[in-house]
Amino acid sequence: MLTAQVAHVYSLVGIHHGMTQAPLTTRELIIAAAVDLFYGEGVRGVSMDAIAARAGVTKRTLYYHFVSKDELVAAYLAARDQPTLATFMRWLDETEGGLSEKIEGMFQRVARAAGHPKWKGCGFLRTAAELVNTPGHPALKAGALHKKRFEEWLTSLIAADGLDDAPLRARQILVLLDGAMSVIMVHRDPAYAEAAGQAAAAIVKSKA
Amino acid sequence: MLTAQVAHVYSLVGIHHGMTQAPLTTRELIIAAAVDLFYGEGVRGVSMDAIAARAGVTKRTLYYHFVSKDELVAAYLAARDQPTLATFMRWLDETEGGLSEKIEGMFQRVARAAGHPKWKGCGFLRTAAELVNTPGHPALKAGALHKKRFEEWLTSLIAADGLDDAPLRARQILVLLDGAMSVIMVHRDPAYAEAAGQAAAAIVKSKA
DNA sequence: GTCTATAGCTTGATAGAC
DNA sequence: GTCTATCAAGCTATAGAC
Repeated sequence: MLTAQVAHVYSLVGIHHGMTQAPLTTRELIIAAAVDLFYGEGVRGVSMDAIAARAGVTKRTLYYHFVSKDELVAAYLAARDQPTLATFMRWLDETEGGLSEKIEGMFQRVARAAGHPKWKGCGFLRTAAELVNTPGHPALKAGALHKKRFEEWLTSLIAADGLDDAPLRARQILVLLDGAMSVIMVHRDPAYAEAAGQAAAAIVKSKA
Repeated sequence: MLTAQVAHVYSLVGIHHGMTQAPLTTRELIIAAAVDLFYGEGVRGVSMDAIAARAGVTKRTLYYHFVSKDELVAAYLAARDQPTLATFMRWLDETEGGLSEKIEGMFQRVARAAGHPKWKGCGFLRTAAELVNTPGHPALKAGALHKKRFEEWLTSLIAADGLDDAPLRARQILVLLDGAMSVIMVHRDPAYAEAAGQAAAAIVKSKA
């Protein structure tokens, strides 16, 4: 069980994606614990004590590496940025067909992922929801940056397919994706991703 | 300023929507304070002390009317259910044109509302995001019930217009609406509601 | 039904040794 | 860089008087 835990940690920080497998630094260990706990229970529901215990360090060490909890929350989202993008890129790649089929396949993969008991919605949206009353919070900036990158990736996909109005279509698909994850979080019903996927596919097909 | 505060309170609990204007009971005062603070700062970011102080009662009185904070959070969302539905119904009614124009107008009203400094996304989604790690929480049930009612309302609208596949179209529009509110919360950019509104209008126009 | 007062615990962050 | 120990403040919830 401790072995599985460690494997999970490696997966969460994206270490095994073609990188050298050096042992985790203390900082990486802390971020891995933060990713696990903040995503699982919400950033306001997790104490610095809990993070330190999960990481196997003392709070003093934790505060040596991160000046405050706010900075650690921001580091949590920054650590999830590229791995999250890579996951969606992989989901798109692994679907056969043209762009509309690939987009719809991406939504189906979201539906499947949402069935796992550990799935708890989009960590970026959930963190933004918790911290929206503190403008300027570093984690809000990290979350907004990720969503912008995601939207840019969608735009480039659509433009590469030769479609006009790529920025608008990408924006609509992003809204459908974030909406699907939000509503599934509420109802625990993956069918919303299927419905959203059909709408997204139609957006990529229309007008030409 | 205290007067404006009280007016706001009346608006939030929906007392002035054609009801008699009896003075607020203590319970209603507490719920009004909860609505204000929980929506503004998040349910985990607001203490029972803060609610009591805002309501002008002691904590002992607060716990006389609500057995726990969890129940008060659920009461907050239950209090927002009908007023929220009424607001969206009004936004739809106030837009001229056919159903697709009305739906798009509803999204434009969301965009406008999101420009107000006090707007902080969808309170139901934000509360779900905070409490998703506590399955069975009474507030999660209240939030899910509201979203179901909203979806049913959209379904009835679309069916009344003579369109086929009303449940699917309603579901897609709900996802677009919740997605728009989520992404606007992240970027503070109402343009996402415009893009989502166009997609929603297209969904109501297609196929016949 | 509302009050004053407080129990019992957890929080984010820090002091100072090594 | 990591440790033990701890602070001052905040938290949910309750005791008991009126």
